Amino acid sequence: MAPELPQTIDQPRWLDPVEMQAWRAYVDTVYALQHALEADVAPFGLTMGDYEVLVRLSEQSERQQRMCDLAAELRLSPSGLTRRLDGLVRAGLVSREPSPDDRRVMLAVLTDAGYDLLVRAAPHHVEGVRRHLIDQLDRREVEALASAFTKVRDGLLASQTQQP
Amino acid sequence: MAPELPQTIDQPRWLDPVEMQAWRAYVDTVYALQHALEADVAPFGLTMGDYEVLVRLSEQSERQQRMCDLAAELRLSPSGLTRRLDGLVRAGLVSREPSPDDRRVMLAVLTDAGYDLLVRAAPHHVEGVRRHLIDQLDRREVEALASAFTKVRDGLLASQTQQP
DNA sequence: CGCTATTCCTTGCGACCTCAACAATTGTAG
DNA sequence: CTACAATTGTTGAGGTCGCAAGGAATAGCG
Repeated sequence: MAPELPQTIDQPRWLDPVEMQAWRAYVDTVYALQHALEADVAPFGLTMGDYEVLVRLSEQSERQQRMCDLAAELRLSPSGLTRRLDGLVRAGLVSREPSPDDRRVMLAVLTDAGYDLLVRAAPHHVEGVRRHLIDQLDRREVEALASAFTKVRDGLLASQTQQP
Repeated sequence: MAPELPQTIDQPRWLDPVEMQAWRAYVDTVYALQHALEADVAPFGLTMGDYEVLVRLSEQSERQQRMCDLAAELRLSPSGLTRRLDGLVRAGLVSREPSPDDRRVMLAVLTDAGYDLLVRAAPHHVEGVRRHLIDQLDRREVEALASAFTKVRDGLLASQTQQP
């Protein structure tokens, strides 16, 4: 049985110049911004992935969270989170503890060293977000960005949870 | 010599609610949009990385390009491009040919099969960009997106080429 | 209660990327 | 012309991630 390719689209609605400029600027910005933010946390020995883990854990009461909940928040596969925690545990920033309530569950716990590092790194990360993105825009543009991308995100999430 | 951590930032300028909403919506949108676009080209047996290669080659005269130029355009390391081409060559979409002008150089050449596949896949990709992003916004928002992200991108590129 | 289905985490495997090292070729200075 | 430097592409090693499979524990239904 041959794989079925999508049907031909007879009249594709190509992007006009302004739409194309918006699309290209978006793609380039995403790439450059990701690398700039990685560079901002790299001096602390962190990747952005590591940083996100520390942030989520610090926001939890007791600074701990179930692996599965953490994976869902980070949009990471279970195996991906397991291996990312391996590195953070090795660095002493997070520790693993079995949950007393459910013996299937492992809790990721932010250590004091992890919290201290986050406290030092966070201002630099926020400063980077400001310098690279927010401060490049005036107030009206920031509001437009928030409004527009909230719409786009909600549309994307709706189409994802609907189809499968 | 111990690694020097960045100096402490005394008064970080945290994000206000609107800025935070803009930032979170941006991050979520980037993640969801990337996966949605991957899904749009996956039925053709392509990743977005593969698709980008086909697009760049199709835009060149003779549908061919030097590896190093292609890598620069795709912001890919030389080794990354070598291995991506391996897959495309195996699929018969691209072929490698030594350059007649410079015997160090390998040319990536889009085959007829590669061009045909691109012609079939491109409308679906554009349709995805429209459906997921452009058509979710009104004309004013698309213009604002183009203007704002062009500024941000140029700022990022300037700070990258300046420092190192 | 007992059996099955589900949840949770880990591990093997493959895909994909970068960096460092390398060989081959070309460019350039003396 | 020769020797040294720069460019180009590939390979090996290492890192990250997702999917599929599997073992352990819990939840739910008869």
